[in-house]
Amino acid sequence: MSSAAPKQVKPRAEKRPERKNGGRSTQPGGLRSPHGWQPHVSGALLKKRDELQPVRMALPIWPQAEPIRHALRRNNVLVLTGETGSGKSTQVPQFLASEPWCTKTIAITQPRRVAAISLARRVADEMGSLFGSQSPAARVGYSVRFDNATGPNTKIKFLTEGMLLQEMLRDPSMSQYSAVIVDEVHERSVNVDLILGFLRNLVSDMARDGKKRKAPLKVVVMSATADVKGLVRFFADGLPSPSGSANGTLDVPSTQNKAEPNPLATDQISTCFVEGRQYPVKTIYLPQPTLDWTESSLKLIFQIHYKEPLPGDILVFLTGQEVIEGLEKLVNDYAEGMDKEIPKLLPLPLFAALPQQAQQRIFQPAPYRTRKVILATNIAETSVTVPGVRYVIDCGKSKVKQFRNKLGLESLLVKPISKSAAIQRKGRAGREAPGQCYRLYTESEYTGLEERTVPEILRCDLSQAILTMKARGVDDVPNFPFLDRPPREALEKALMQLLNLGALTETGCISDIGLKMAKLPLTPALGRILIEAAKPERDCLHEVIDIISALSIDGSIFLNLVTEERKEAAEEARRELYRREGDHMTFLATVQQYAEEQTDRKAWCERHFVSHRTMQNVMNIRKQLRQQCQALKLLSSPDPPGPSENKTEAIIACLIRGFINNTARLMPDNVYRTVIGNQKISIHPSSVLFGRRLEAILFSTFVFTNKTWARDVSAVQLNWVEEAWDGMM
DNA sequence: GAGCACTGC
Repeated sequence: MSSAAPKQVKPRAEKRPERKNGGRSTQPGGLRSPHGWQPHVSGALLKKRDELQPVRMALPIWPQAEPIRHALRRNNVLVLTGETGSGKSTQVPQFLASEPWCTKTIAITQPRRVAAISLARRVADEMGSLFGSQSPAARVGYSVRFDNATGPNTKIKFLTEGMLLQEMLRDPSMSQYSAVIVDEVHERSVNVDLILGFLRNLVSDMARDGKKRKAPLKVVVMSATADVKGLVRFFADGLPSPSGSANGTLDVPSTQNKAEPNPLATDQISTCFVEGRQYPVKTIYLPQPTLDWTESSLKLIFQIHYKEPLPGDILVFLTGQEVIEGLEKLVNDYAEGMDKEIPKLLPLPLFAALPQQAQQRIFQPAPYRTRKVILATNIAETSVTVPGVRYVIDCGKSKVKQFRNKLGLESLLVKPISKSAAIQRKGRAGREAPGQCYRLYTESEYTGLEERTVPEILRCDLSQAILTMKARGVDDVPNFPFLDRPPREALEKALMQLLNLGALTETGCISDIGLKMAKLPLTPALGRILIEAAKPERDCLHEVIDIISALSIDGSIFLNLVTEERKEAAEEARRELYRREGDHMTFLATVQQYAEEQTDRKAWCERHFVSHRTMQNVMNIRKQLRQQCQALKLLSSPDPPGPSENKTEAIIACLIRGFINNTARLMPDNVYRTVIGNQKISIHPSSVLFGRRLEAILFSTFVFTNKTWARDVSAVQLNWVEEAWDGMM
């Protein structure tokens, strides 16, 4: 193993012509790093690095560098708890980069794209390295969908969880990495649960049979909350018991049914705790429970505003767009009547559906003598850090997606948050100075909250997660090491769905079709549709890719119009795009016409009341899907076909293949009922088929509010649905 | 004639 180390430090980059800094090696800036393998670093980069050094050294995690290195020399797994502001995400990879065992790349995962990119940029600065694909010499890079910024010498690679999962499908032993750092584990995305399960299997395989990898893979699990015990047990349970293992510990990978892990195995998992950097935040509860968060928030906003000096913005956590916009209006109304002596109030809404530009307003400093009031959803809990906040108002609720096994549909419900979410929200007041948190519930209500937010894997449709597992060779899904095991019915439902789609064989193994589906960035249903379209007898892959691309983006490609005038104008302008066959064919027409437009696509969008930004997104996905179809040998050429004949029937047949469960027929009383489950369902008003009475419909989305709506609808014939069922049997 | 927390490949 020791002989592997020097091999890696001979950079191929030295022999290559430099792209950006070519010819600068004679300049004083062309220095080498202490490790001697980073050629041609410019003086400016080194200056920045040296300036950042004292900042790094002041981070709470800095003194832990040596203990962390030591722990990973001894053991392969480290569970690290680091509170907000500890510096773990930027420092831990740097601590490990020059370790003797670290001959290859370090991967560090993030739940979100922005975090992966901005952390990579920061670490590059701190290391005095070029960044991404700027130069072959760059030692820090990132990989997110549509944007791979890594080079031949990338030593530290930030990537999204989804990206790492895709890599794991293609390289199960993770041979390009010396270490994998899984960050933000406490958020418990489905992807993180899968990654941890796969890593645990890898670690346990290594312990039993080291041949699968030349050098051990080091695993660091980083979390902001301290469920250290659970994570240690999770990994320890996978390790062989040195005392003879007659108790079946190896093969019953459960985190639930064992009281204590084998102490010897536990000893093989290192732990580390690092404090965060947080100002104190005072908590104030309501004396009496309330149901009217809007009114309570309004009162508190003005109470804080009158009582507390500037600066200090207010962040209000609410459930959704409607409530936010209502409160925004009320704050504006009441603020008008304020004494001129009092500073102004500026309410700013913040939710994901808000256009990017409007979201940016929260980062601009407040005008003179003005206090910002940010009215936000959960987005401000993790995804967006709002600067300048000293007061938090927390309504104690959030909207949660819940998958209902029996109905096979997901619905969005307002539910109480967990204690850990309440603590997270409160913490948002103490980032820059001591703060206050007003909870719109009583202390005893708080005491009654669940400790932790229910992990997503217990709440969602599992078909995609299980497809990923099967594609990675997990045949025994019920015995997969889940951090939290989903209920049996949820697993069975997902397995049935995959069987119906032909992703699994009758024995439950993954089929060729399933393997291809797993590699596509699509839900199983959409992936199946795409593969169906590639069949010679269907021959409509290009068309189906266009439709799927439009279905993959969130929101609509058509602009949502407010005034009656604009609505009518849009109806008129879009007439050439609308298809009587339904929304899917309408999407096809729109994507095709947009793609054909060569001169001014932006103007084309304005003429048709189509969102240009969304269409650019659609085109990105379309391009990626074409490339992937080529890689999967579904498509011989990435070029679009010539003028296409009418393929409507073939296209609809493909859609039915993936969405056979999402079909409904018109009943004698003029309501649609789903073919499976006999659920009442209505065509959503946003559909081109709204108000139409058709023999049967197929839809790609449920929206469950006060009614069950079918969105993205196509007209189908009942016998097509029946034939599809027969074909599957 | 409705209105959808948040991520991500």
